[in-house]
Amino acid sequence: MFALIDCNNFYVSCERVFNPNLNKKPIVVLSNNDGCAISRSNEAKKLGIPMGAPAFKYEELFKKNGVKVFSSNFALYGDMSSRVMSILSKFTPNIEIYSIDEAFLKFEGFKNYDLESYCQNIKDMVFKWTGIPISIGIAPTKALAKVSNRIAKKFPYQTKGIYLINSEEKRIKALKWLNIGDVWGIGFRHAERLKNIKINTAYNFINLEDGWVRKNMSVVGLRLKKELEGKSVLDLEEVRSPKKAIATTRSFEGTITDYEKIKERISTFAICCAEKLRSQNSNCNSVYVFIRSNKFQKNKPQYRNGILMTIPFSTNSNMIISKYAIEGLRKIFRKGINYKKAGTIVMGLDSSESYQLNMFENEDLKHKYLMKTIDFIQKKEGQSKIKLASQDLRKRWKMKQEKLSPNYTCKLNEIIKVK
DNA sequence: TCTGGGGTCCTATGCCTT
DNA sequence: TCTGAAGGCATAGGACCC
Repeated sequence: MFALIDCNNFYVSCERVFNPNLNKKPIVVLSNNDGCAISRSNEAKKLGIPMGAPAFKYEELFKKNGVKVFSSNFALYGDMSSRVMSILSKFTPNIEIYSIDEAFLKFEGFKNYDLESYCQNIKDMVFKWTGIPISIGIAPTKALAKVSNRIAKKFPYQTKGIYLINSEEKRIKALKWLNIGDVWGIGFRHAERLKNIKINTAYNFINLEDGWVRKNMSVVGLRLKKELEGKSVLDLEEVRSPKKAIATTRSFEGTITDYEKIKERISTFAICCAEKLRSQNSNCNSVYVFIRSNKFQKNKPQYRNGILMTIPFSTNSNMIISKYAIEGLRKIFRKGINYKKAGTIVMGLDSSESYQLNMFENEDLKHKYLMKTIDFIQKKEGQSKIKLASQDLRKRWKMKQEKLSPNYTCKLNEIIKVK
């Protein structure tokens, strides 16, 4: 059996742990740049604030209803997440940390356990030790555990936050209840297409022919169908496979038209990727650069483009990655466009300990030592103390985070004080 | 004026080599 | 030297997740 543990309104719950005044009040947490709502308390959901609501469009409503608004504080959420996960690992040796607020547990050899009461213990302990409320769905497959979890969340009074699918009747009933668009793995596109052919629930979906699903939704769709039928084909992914790409992308406060300004951003994004690479002892051998105009300004000329730049050797050097990124930007930049978003993604990752050398062209070994020195100084003196000439030396731009809560658990001088 | 960021997997396509 | 089949590989794009 699998259990899916999901923290309720996770970011909002993290803010509440350290500020109990927020209980029972409508709260939203905004995305980076204070752009849109990415976590909402139940009270905020009741006010009709949808997921992804642009903050500027809802300012009135926030004010009128006394909605408390927070900028996202990922340092805090990440720390709270690892506390929750470490508690979960006490209950089974088989755990997959699926996202910042979700984990799959596998119960093998738990035949004589009453899983519902076992999960009740998990829920109680997580709440007691961290203050985070969770919901638990239990079922024979991962996809059904997702369904089960949804039921637990949707009917908190009947289920007390825990639901178990352990019979055919319960499985069929759940699938008949679940809208096709709410099925894990069915996104917006597939949902539209399925609804067009009168497939409105998960139950309708499992009655489709395998061949049709394979043809129109690839093996991914077919796997999902098997899972919903109760045949487990997705196992836990317990060891985190190493990352295959690392991205740094941002939207700008306004729009940028000037080449030099975008170049400076791209250079900084590239260096940020290089730092992330070094922090996990990786190299890359290519960097993808993209720029795009504002898709919401339909009356302005639209342009989006990206280019993959191959580096002839493996590297994690600020200078090399930045150089190739800027070279890529030069190739795709077009004049007269109001750019809104840009980013760099490093790909072709491998270990910086052992990597393939190039017969003709290799990195100057000095880079390795230089990067070590830079990382050392930055660690001691703070980030962005050392910059390339292609970066903005005065740092005139910064992410908008006007409503940031303190880092209660990860900065000593912001720790909570009891008077 | 103001609409996030960071990932994954799968498939189709085209080129190259055997 | 030409040809077709088949497999490997890189790339782009679509779809999904949180």
